[in-house]
Amino acid sequence: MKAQRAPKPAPVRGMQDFLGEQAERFDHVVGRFRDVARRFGFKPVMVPVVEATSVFARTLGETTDVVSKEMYTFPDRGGDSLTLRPEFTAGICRAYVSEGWQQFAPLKLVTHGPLFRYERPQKGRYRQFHQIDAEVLGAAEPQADVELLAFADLLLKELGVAGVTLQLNTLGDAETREAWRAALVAHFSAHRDVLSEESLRRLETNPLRILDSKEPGDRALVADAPVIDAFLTAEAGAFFEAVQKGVQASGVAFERAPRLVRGFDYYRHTAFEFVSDALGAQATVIGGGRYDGLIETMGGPHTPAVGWAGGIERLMMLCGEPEVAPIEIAIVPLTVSDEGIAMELAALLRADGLRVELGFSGSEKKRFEKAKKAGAWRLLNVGNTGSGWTELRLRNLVANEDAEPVRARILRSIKRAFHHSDDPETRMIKIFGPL
RNA sequence: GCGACCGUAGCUCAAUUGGUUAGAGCGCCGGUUUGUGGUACCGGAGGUUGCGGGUUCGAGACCCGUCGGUCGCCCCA
Repeated sequence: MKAQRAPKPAPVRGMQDFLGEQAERFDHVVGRFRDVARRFGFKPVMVPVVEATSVFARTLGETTDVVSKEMYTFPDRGGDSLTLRPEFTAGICRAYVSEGWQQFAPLKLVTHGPLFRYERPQKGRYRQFHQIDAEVLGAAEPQADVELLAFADLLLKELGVAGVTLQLNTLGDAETREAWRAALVAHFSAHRDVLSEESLRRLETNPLRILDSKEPGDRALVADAPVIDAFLTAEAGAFFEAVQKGVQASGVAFERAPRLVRGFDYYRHTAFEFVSDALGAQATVIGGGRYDGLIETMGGPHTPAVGWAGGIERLMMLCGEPEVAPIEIAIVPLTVSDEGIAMELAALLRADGLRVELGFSGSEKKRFEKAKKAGAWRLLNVGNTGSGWTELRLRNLVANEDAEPVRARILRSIKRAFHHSDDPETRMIKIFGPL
């Protein structure tokens, strides 16, 4: 009778495991991000995955979907309401306030990691997803916005992401936004009869979001809706002008998107999205903007700030296949008694910077097969001859123009090692080949 | 929260469209052959067809329910 197997565990809905190419792509996106960030002078920052619920509830806007129905919120054992972060900005601003980071302002920061939203999963959208994030805290100048846009643009180029366009807009300052908002409310209120149910609700809670509506009926109304430009104060207009000029000077292509708004309430002035047509329903790859008032509303000093976040899973789908450095040498002991010297060699070559795979499972044939599959350029066949000599056989298994320098390195490392060895046994080495 | 489609070996898929013992490739294990040691062949293990009901002489195929997945709506990176 067969033993009953426990039922197969499944991952939590909307959360995924990465292996192989997927994991390599993830690593690649983060790696390029870090590298480009350095070149722009951004420093790493780490903030907790969990915050007090109020950190997000207040800042994102009580009426936004994320806060009202998508947060992973739970009481901890002490009864405090905690929330798994649904985005980065609020947490970073909280840290800025609680840790007194204003002493370091202006701060150019990058971070990355998991975020959580209780949404229905689909292509490019998961309940645990990952973002790269860049923020400039304490800089009121439009140059900060420009630098952030140039950063994102260069990153996308280096990742080989094609078919992405930058959509740029301004949401103006508080005065602008108020005037525009009133005009929008007036416009949409006059056409209540044709507005979709969803948009009617938003008319009360968040009228800017009606501009995002995809309802065919709303689209026509949205097309006629007043554009923000007419309401821009002189200051807000000049700021946006400076951003556009700077972006152009930086060689970043963009489109003016007068109806682009942002999901969270804290945004002011610059708002932007890098949009792809290759992701199905999830078009935005990187999105962000300026949020000058946020830190103040959290009880901090008035601090102008800008930032963006990019979806790692989405970037993974768009970027070219990453190059993975192959194993340079596979060491294959022929018998159990050869494993000692094989391990010694492996330790040595690895310490010398070589990428080494040690094959010690399965039959001799299997070991060689695995060595080949690892992509090894060379194969060391380790074994003892009857005479007590240790026999090493260097073989070139893969045609590769880099093979010769690698062989030289291997031989150099081996020589050095055995020169320093006190064990006379291990000095008795014959190196065969290659070729 | 709503909608559409889909669930068959570890993975990717078949099964003449309701008919007998559910097949193949890859992967895994073993063997034979091969030796500039990425070859070829042979064999083996592995499935309560997501789960539960129903229709039928007969269900992997049809119906209902349920769970899961995918994609879309909503929203967002």
